[in-house]
Amino acid sequence: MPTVAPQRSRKAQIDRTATAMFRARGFAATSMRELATELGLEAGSLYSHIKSKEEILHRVCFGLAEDFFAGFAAATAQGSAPIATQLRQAIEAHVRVLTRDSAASAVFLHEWRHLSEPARTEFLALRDRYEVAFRALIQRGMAQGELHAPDAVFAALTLLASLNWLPAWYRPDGKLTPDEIAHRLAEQLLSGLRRTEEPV
Amino acid sequence: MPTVAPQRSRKAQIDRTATAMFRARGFAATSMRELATELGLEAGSLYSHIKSKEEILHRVCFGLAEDFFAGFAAATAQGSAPIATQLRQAIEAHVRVLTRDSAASAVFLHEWRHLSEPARTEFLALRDRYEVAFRALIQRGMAQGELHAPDAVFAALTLLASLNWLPAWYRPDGKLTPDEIAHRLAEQLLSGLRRTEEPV
DNA sequence: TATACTTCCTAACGCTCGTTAGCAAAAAAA
DNA sequence: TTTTTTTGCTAACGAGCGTTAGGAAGTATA
Repeated sequence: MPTVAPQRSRKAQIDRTATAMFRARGFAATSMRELATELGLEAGSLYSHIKSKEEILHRVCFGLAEDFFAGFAAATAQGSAPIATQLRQAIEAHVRVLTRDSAASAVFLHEWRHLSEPARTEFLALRDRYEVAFRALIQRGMAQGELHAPDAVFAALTLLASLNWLPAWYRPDGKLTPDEIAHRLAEQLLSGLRRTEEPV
Repeated sequence: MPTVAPQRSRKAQIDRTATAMFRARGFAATSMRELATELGLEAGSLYSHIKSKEEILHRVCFGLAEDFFAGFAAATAQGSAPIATQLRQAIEAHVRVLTRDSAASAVFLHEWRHLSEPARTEFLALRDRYEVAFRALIQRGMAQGELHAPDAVFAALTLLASLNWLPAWYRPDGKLTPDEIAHRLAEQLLSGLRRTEEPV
């Protein structure tokens, strides 16, 4: 049962299909033979295009990491803007990456553990850097009195947690557009972070 | 390399060790031979105590589901209490289950997909019921003016998302006790939900 | 035309998987 | 003591795994 195959490079098709299957069944439970069948191929044929199964996972995980960093950098480009604004833009950028390819996002969030060393450690370092960036933004907001939270570490963790649950329930054909989702999420999360009843 | 084995029934030991490995490597990537080695056994010996690999996963997933429902029921037992109080107690109960056994919780949250039918569908129905219960509580709070949120569905999703990220970073030997964590989480989440500046 | 590249095939490699059968020793119960 | 239960072993089963080698078409380039 091959799915419809648009005129994309074979390698990109493989990545795309594999990502969907990794998301649905998990990396370890997805066999190269199943992946090949889904593409209308034999298993061996895959290796004319890729080097290994893990190579696909590697590309997905590190590719998305790049996207997240790029989004955050753009959102916080003008450091003179109010922290709440930068944070809102960072949230929206994060949601945009998550919704643009929710399958890849789910793989990024859950399947990285199947990377072998040293890729696994590298990946975790990247993820940590990203988390720290969010935390630092919140801390700066707290220092300037724009944000309030009992604990910046907590705030950053719960914030990212709320966002990262999105791929679990987001459907591209749902009622809300990604931008609307991003806006609502930012609104709800910030209304818990922003100092109450003060004009920003 | 057998771990220290307290005087617990062999079956419970197997469940416990398997849960830790399922959490660390994922269900599909954990082999019965590795599990046996971790317990100081040969692979075949496991089957004197269990029927199958999936049976372990089934017990973990459905056992924890029971715990979550019991906690929620207890938290909302006195329906006359303010909704905010009930919600806070439900959050604390949820966190208590998550922290009591964070390995089992992580398996519950991420490895259920490896249940085969019909268990998988049953599990998802349970999970959905739980989510609906939270949502209903929030909706009642909104109807009574105790809570405010742009969207009850969103609120329930982000709330549970924030909580369910806990097993990813919680360490039993950390600085904060489970109760302190529960309290802080509830505080931060409710301060985003509670109508601002009104005494409850 | 000849040459190279892309794409896919068949067949097989060594290995690991979950699980079972049959047996044996130790521990508990009678 | 005898009997039963618990616990564990060895050896093997059929199946599936990721991957490779070597070849053969089709397509683009020269």
